[in-house]
Amino acid sequence: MRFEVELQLNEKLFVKNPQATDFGRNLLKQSICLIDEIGFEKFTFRKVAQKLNTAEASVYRYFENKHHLLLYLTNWYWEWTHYMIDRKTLNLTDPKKKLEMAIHLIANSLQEEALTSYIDQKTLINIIIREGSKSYHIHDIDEENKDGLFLSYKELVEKVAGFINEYNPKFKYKKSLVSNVFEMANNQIYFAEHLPRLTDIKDNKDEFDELEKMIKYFVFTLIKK
Amino acid sequence: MRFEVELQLNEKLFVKNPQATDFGRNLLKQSICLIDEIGFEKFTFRKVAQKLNTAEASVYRYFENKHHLLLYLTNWYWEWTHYMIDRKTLNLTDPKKKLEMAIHLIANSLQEEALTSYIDQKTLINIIIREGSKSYHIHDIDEENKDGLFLSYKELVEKVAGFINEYNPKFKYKKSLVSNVFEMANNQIYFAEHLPRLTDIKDNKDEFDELEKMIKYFVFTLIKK
DNA sequence: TTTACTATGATAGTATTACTATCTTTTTTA
DNA sequence: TAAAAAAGATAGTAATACTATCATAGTAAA
Repeated sequence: MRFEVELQLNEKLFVKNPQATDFGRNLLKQSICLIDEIGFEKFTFRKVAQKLNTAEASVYRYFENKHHLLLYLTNWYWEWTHYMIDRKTLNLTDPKKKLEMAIHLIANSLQEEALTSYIDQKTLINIIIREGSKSYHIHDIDEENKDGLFLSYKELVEKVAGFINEYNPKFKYKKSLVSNVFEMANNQIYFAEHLPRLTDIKDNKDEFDELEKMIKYFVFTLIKK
Repeated sequence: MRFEVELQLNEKLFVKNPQATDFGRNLLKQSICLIDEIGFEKFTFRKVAQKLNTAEASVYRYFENKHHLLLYLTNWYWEWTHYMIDRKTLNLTDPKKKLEMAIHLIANSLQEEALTSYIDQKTLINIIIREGSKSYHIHDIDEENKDGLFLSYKELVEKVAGFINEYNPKFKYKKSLVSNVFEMANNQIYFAEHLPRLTDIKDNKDEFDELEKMIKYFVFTLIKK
């Protein structure tokens, strides 16, 4: 039997917790698959319902709309990354080592073991890279923020910023550097694959290792004591 | 009489050049206004046509769809930034000075004089900050890239990367650093305004100056000889 | 064991979106 | 002055983004 972790996500993200039922877990699985395949703009609840051989209305019982579904997925990703960073830095004391591990997990998230059977992490990462930033680049950002829908991201950024603080408390731009590292990680991989003239990362098997190396170089050069 | 510059944009961005007619220029103006107001997702050709007291079909005579309109606006922004960088670095010889000027223009783009009467730059910048990245985070990125729809961005990044090359040719991540500076500039302002726990930039009158200072610190620390 | 509650299925319906087509009128240009 | 191009007006269609309702199957509480 497999060890399955259920990440706790903000209740305002969903109407009914999709992790709690077979239908919900299936919905997540097929949604990830379909968004990856046709892109978030073309993705509809009707289409995913067809894939699941069910009615559109059933999908609305879990998520208010597709924006909330995407937000759910990005939150899942943030919580999962946070969980992995916690787990893998627990027994480390050297701030440099902690930071290196965090960067490794941010840049090279694919390498890690799967947490659940119903979320395909490889495909989820693809979605996060291409669609992730759409979950907060929205007109109603301030209202959604009030509902706490971005808390997971904030806490994740502050966690890693804490490592920088341990390493060199005098560095002035802890949070900006960390949030930028998250954005950069996704963007540079996207550019390597689709707009290679915008990056020095080459699109090959080692792209994630190259990225990790570059981010480490950037971060440690900037925060040098 | 005002000096008006017409930026040359890729012909595949539009069906009919909106800069060439009164209707087109008005369409650009009202679209910028409306996207800023209601957000790109809620923006439709019908709504902007209503604002212009015209029919939806007329708008389709200029742009294939709203995605192409957004792409047009981001291209306009890239071309405009490129144009300003060219103009303001023309009489500079010191690579450091050139780079500083480029960063100033990227971070503090608002400060510069307007190029046209039909594009409200303050509002356009708002749109670029919130919606800009949606113009290339799309499923059909590779086909659009083949049509050259991102050439302006590539040339802009390579222009600034060229300054880094003049300053320190040994630095390994020229293009990644520059593309990251562009992304960072928009993101950090967005975070300052909406998700302040993700950044060290404070949301006040000086936010663009703070941003400029931070980016200069990042860039010159990284590319130090 | 009946009752009640919950989850899903099935169907229907509505306003809006994202277009395309066509025909007329006005404006520009040759 | 004719012809071409641009814009206006109207109509129509398939898909999207929902909401509502009613039936049914399973599960839990009285």
